Amino acid sequence: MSSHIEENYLKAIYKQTERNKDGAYTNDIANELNVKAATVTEAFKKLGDKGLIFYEKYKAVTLTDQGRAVAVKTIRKHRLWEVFLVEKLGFKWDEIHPMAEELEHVNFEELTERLAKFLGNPEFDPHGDPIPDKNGKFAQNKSVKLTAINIGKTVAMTGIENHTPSFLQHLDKLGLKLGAEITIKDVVEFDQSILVSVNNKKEFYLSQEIANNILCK
Amino acid sequence: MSSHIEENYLKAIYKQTERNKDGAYTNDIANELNVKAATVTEAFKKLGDKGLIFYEKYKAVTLTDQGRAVAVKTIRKHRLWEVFLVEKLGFKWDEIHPMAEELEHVNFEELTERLAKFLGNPEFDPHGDPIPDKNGKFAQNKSVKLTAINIGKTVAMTGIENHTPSFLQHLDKLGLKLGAEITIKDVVEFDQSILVSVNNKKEFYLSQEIANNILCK
DNA sequence: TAATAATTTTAGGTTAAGCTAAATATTTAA
DNA sequence: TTAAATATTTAGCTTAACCTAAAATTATTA
Repeated sequence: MSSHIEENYLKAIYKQTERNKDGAYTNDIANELNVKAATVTEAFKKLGDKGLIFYEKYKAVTLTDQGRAVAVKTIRKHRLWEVFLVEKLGFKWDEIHPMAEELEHVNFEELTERLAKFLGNPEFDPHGDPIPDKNGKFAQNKSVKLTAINIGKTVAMTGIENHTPSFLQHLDKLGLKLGAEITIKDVVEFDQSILVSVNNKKEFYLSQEIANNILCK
Repeated sequence: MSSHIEENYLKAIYKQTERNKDGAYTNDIANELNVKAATVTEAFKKLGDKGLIFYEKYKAVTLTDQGRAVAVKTIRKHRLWEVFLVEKLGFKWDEIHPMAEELEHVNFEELTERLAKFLGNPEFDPHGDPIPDKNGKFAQNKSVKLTAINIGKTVAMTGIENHTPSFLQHLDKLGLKLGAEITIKDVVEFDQSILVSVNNKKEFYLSQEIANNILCK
């Protein structure tokens, strides 16, 4: 199995395991990677034989320490390249994912570490997601969803839970970027939408759907 | 044929065609890419069908305009990444080739162009090789081999014709880097080795073998 | 809890990119 | 100019990563 493909499977399993403690089911991964379930079964067997995942027929898979290490390294590379693309090359946060998706598979440890240093060893990527350090440790930022904040409170935007370009572009239009000061002015009982002000300037309503995808603290 | 592999074949054919006007023979490419001749024949057929090379059985292949464009773009990416690795990440010139060999296959035109701009649109890579611009034009530097320089002349080192780490490391040891001022003090008739002084400081003999792989003007 | 639905696995097929060995073509040299 | 050497191609095999369709298992619900 090429390391490129292996990394994609392990990363997908890692992400799925973050959402669902049980582990990752065949169909979860098939959907994530746009392949068929039968292909995933095959991959699971190989990854199991290699000691990268725990695989038992019909059960959700989980990562071994070794498998998790590969997944986390891949995430590290992905997020470091995202910082590079935004900070150094001037890309917008909705443009960088596909490029980072390729760059993350370039495997030279020295390259990754020098890139990290060049970028100032960032702890978060342009979407506010934590960048694991070279030992696989993630910075904790204890953020919560914007929907959990009470009326009257002011918080700083720290991240997002949806990374689609359309969501990111909408946030741009609203002036909602990482670090923005958001004050909860009101919650509409009817649809749970919230009235917010941003940096004490603009004021507008956010649907619950949107507020649920915004992280803050 | 994956673009990764396609680019490697086209780049190898391009390089071979630079050396030998006839074009590239099956065995040339097999050796360059460390695959067997039969594999190359197969690849030639596919590249021919795609309109990227002119292929006729038993003849040397040459690139079509389309094939050359792909090869040159790949070289552009390779050399830009090399500049990045040296100028921004602090790698040495003998360390960068394998990394650039991977990075060159990340295909996002906007990434390439922004990288170029970030680097100041360099015209030469860390080995002194010209970086084609986005239209495929190479800067000309009219360099000649050090062996072509007459006694008494002083020239600046502009490039090298051998890119192996051992050669590069040896040049480092001698203090021979791009831009070094080299004065030809003497030519030894016996073995054609030359006595040089570098930046008016050190003086030493260079074998013809080495001098032949140093470019200057 | 038995029937139905959903999920996963198995079996067998395809394609790309490699391989070896044998056949064919070209080049070199006697 | 023909024989030998070298180079290239063809034929057929292998492996990885995908696929579909059918079989097997697990989960859901009437």
